[in-house]
Amino acid sequence: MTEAVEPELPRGIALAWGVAANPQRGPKREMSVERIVEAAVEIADAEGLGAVSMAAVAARLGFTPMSLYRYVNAKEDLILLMQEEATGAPSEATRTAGGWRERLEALYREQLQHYLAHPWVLDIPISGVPATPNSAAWMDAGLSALADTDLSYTERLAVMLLVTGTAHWAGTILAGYARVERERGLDGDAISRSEDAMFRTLITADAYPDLRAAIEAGAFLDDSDPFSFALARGLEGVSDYISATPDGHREKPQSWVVPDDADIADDKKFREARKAVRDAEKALRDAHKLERQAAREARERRARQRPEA
Amino acid sequence: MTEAVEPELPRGIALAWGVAANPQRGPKREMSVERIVEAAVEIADAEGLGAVSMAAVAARLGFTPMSLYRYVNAKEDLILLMQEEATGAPSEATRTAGGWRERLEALYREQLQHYLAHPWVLDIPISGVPATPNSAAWMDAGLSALADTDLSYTERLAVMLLVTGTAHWAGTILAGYARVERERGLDGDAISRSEDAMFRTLITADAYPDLRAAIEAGAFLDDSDPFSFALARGLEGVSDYISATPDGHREKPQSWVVPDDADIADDKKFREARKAVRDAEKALRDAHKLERQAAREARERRARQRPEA
DNA sequence: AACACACGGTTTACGGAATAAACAGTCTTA
DNA sequence: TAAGACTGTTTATTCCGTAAACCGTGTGTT
Repeated sequence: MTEAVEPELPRGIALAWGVAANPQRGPKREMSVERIVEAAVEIADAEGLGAVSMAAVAARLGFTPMSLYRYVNAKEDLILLMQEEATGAPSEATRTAGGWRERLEALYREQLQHYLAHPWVLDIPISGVPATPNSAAWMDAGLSALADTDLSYTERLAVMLLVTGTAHWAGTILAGYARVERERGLDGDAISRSEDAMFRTLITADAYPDLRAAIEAGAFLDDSDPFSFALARGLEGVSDYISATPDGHREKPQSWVVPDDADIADDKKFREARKAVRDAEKALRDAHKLERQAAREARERRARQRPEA
Repeated sequence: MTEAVEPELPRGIALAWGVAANPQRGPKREMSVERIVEAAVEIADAEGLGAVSMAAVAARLGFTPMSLYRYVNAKEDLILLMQEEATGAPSEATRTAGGWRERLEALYREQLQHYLAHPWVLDIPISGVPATPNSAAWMDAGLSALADTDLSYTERLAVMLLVTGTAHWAGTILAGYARVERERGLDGDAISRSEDAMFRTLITADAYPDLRAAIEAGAFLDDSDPFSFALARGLEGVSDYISATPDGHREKPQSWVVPDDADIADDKKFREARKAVRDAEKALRDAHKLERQAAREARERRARQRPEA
């Protein structure tokens, strides 16, 4: 009761916030937490979280395993610091561009990118809201995107959790495929095809009629992105939710009436609107094509600039 | 080549489908795959996936570690079978009750329940669509729920992935809290309060203004369920999506380009291209909105013209 | 200047993990 | 009855995290 200003910050968290009081006496330091974390991240990037052992990290730095314990309390702390390093902070762009939806989508994209660049982050067990500077920055960015909406703070957190969750889920699945690609030495298409083939032999039409139908329809060979689909639906739902009741009261079961389509389909205004949608879809497709091309060119340009791998 | 119906079904998967050729000759078997899996699941339930070692499982059955390898090819196979056992199959209720939305929500609830009963399932790395009977059953149930909608099979899969993803995410977070509760011996409230306290000391208003505001608002002490919120928004979005375009034609979520190295992310031309994509996406969304509005108006107009519906 | 000792890095040791390889019983089948 | 397929065991290898004791080095104090 005397000195407990801080309810004993978990040691690793203290390190992450840079509250590490560095000592003066004794020999010169040859390592640093930063270098250790850096080396560990490199190993994890290359060979996964499982390959990160104290011995491996130490070896990469040219030291003996036990020496790391002078800088890091336990492996768990090291992992936390690695996570913090790999997570990074959201770019400034996510704070400025567009409306709340664009900004959340940008956050999603960046977050997913980080997950794909450091898939091992997804293997770290989650225990509560991570209390580190960078993850706080992500949360703050998400909340700031929603600042102009009239959602409650609890709802804003829930929305942010939705975005993060989608990125996490997408990362988990995509990283899984990437791992299989690397391990089995196949490209994505080959995996899709072999998965599809396996399904075709295992999934019978009488035991799993709908799934079988999906297979027949080639749904497992489709390479469209189901995760941005999910995010789009989620944010659409949020949008509905926001505009449903501008004041505090928000309970609306809103049972869905299936519209009698034939009727509407030949409404003039509706037909025009639908044509606009189709045009917009085409524009988006073209933009995607250009984007891919630009990416390809950029990659080539970089490769030409420094030919060493 | 004589009887090889399937070219190398991964051994574990063959086991899961019960296509394991049991031998006749030799001494009577004292164990069985089922008992091994059962024991392993019990251990995992009690002490987590990390506690499941071949030695531990064998010890629980009164055998030596190596003896298990007569029944299971490798630990990986055992884990797959454990997953299959713990995942179970969706209840019959999810096939009958209500409309697609109710049924998907029921699937979510059941799935989450399984995750909470066997949290270690969430620690198993995902590599592709699991080709086991039970996970096929879940997928089939989800697809069957959407059978009456006019979504494409690809879209139905995407929706199912959304539901599963939400359950997975919810399970991950909730199981994380449960684990901390068990390890530190605190109840949920105590954890919330200590997390809140830690945040209050670490998150400053000038570094993280919005997050700080959320803390002040007590958003981290709120115990409402953000995951069913997320699911509700997602399904709402799906509902919009379904009613948005009455015919089969709709936005195809092409995978946008994830730059594989940070290098090209700051290539000027690429950035421009990506911005163009974002603009196009926004235009498409706007078009969709107008389309929906047109549909609504058209419907009203029709309703007014002939009041009997 | 002398000295104690805090500190950095090493060495050794322990318990536990997965599984390869060789082994000795046991029961079916020819 | 004999071959040999099949059982579960034993032994050994390699790698893991980290506790504990150990030196040499440099600093702060006397």
